Amino acid sequence: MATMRDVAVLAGVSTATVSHVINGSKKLSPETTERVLQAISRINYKPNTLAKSLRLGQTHTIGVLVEDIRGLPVSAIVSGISEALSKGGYKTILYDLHLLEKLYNQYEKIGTYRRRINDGLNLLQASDVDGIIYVAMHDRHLDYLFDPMDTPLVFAYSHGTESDTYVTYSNRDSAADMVRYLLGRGRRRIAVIAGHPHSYPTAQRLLGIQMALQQAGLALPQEYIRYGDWEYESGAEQTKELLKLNPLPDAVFAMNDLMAAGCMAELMGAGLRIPGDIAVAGFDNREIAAYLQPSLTTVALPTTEIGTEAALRMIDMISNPSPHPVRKIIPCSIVERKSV
Amino acid sequence: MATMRDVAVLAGVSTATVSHVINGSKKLSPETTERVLQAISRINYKPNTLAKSLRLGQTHTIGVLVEDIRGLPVSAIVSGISEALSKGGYKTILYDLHLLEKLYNQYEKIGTYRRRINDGLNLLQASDVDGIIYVAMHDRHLDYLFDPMDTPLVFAYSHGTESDTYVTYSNRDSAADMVRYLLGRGRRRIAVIAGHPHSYPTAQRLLGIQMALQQAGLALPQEYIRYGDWEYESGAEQTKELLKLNPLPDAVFAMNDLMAAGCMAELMGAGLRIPGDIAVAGFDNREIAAYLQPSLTTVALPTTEIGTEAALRMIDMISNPSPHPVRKIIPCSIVERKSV
DNA sequence: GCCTCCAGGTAAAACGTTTAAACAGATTAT
DNA sequence: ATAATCTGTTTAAACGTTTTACCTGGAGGC
Repeated sequence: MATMRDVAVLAGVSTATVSHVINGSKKLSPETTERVLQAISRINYKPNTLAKSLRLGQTHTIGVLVEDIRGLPVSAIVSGISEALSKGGYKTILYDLHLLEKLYNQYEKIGTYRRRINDGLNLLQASDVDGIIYVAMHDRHLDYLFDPMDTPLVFAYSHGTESDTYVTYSNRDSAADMVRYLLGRGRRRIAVIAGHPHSYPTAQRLLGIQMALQQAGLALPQEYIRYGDWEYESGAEQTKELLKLNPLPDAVFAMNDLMAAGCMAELMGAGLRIPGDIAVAGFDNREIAAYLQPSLTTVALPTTEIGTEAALRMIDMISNPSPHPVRKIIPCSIVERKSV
Repeated sequence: MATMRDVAVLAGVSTATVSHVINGSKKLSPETTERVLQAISRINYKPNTLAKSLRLGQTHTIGVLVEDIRGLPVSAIVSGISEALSKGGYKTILYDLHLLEKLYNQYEKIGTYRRRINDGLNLLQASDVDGIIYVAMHDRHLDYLFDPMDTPLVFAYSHGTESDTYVTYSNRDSAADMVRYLLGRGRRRIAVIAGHPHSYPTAQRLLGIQMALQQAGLALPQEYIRYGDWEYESGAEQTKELLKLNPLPDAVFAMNDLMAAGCMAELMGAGLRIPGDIAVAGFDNREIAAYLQPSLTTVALPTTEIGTEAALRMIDMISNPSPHPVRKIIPCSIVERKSV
């Protein structure tokens, strides 16, 4: 590989001069500049990033810590991050914790997660990254403090503590939006299949649902709320319970697409027509939503945008460090399909 | 940050000695070793990777080039790569080309792809990676040669030219396996909904299907082969044609899960029972396969394994360079569900 | 007593940049 | 005429490692 010294001797100048024409860090005579440029292109010189980084103390590299890259939301967020970083002249180092979704729900393993997340964080810091973006899918992991870090950190998707910089979406507002959408379509008796009763998203979304109903002068009776466990089967089971009600709800809002799918199967099994007799709405906009019969109207998370925004925040933090954490909330959208 | 010099003065030795105890590159007296180790842990010294890389000329970093990280197969492959690299002490630099799947099929844009892929390759090389793994989902992009590269390159998923190192799966064998599976379940009149007629996977899988049938003494009549375009709709359309046949097939093998889903919807719409009247098999094992009614029996690609293996090949190539390309083919598996 | 050898350790160059400080020469100010 | 200023360029140190070649003092062989 050609080095700066090679360019220098070819152009008959010092390496300092070469460096200055490359970085425009000092005014030089047009002739010298031209001579150096010629030399550079003649031997096809490319600066050595390693040496530059060593000298400058920054690598233009951002570490991205994910719990598991498989699964659409995570990869879409990473896609957004990666694109924005790339445009900003940064490289992306990916560190995957390989925590399968299935394991997320096992509370007892929390200690293990804490350790693995911290290990990942440390490993990334040791890799000389200029900053770390943590794509956290579950708030639960964030209850505790990490080892103190000297590297800038931003959270994407979930939020960390109040003193962290993060970009996320609003569980409350997006759920409220969907309820308003259902109301706008003439639905009045809206039942809910919620997620795990003690989880943060469940609580927040429930809040949003109640808010929207209240604003419309409606209530959410206790028996219209059923709790599932985010899986397909629980969607079906809870729907069985809803079917015992009289009068029947005219809409079911499931807190994820999997449970919505289970719900739809059960409803159709009972001879009801969707959306004729009863509407179904989901949350997440997973791939499956598009291919159900009928296709599922659902809340789409702004995954890519969250990634993009997180990357921009990061770049911002690096170029002008500030003690103030910035919190950004990106609105969700509703994907209208055939189930409402 | 503590430097090696700090350790040296604290232990009362030279930096050379410190380096030697860290790397075990020279025999030293137990006392000195101990003193240095103490000093290291006292000031919590961590070697500076940048300086090390600059000196040694390798970064322990592998560039992973993907066409689009969104989408399950790609992210699963990256997951495998990342895990194996991590275990081997390598870091993963992700470079995402952001080529949406939808665009893949537009032949006229090939020139653009070529350029973007080469840009990515160059950018990664400029990032001082020790090697590059290209996760190529479409053979079509690989018909041409890349700019000559000095960096080790391995292909994952698709294969490059014959002189490249790659790890992939067998379209032919996996399709044959599925046919044998169907035969084993007593199906005899197996129809096929193929992908785009001129695509490599379509041709190979068709070959495998014919092979397996032939071995069983059966033929694949021309009217049992319908060509779709990999999308849901085309699955439904081609099924309409199949329904006109007499006798009806007793199984349909669609070359991806999306077309299989379209097929199933159409069959059920026609009042047929799956798998009672007719079996349906897919290919890809996308998420949707698990949630269809009935759930879809399909061919699962060894995505994670491909990633793992590609990473191992890479590490191998780096530690002992050899002129011989290595080609590895990983078998697919059949996921048995309710549709057969 | 001299030479050789060895074990344990160090000096210093090298990797390829950036940049503060110095320098030479020309121009301008006093 | 001398000093001050400016312009364009260079010198050399610095970033934090690794590693070759050298050094020193002592043990062993003769």
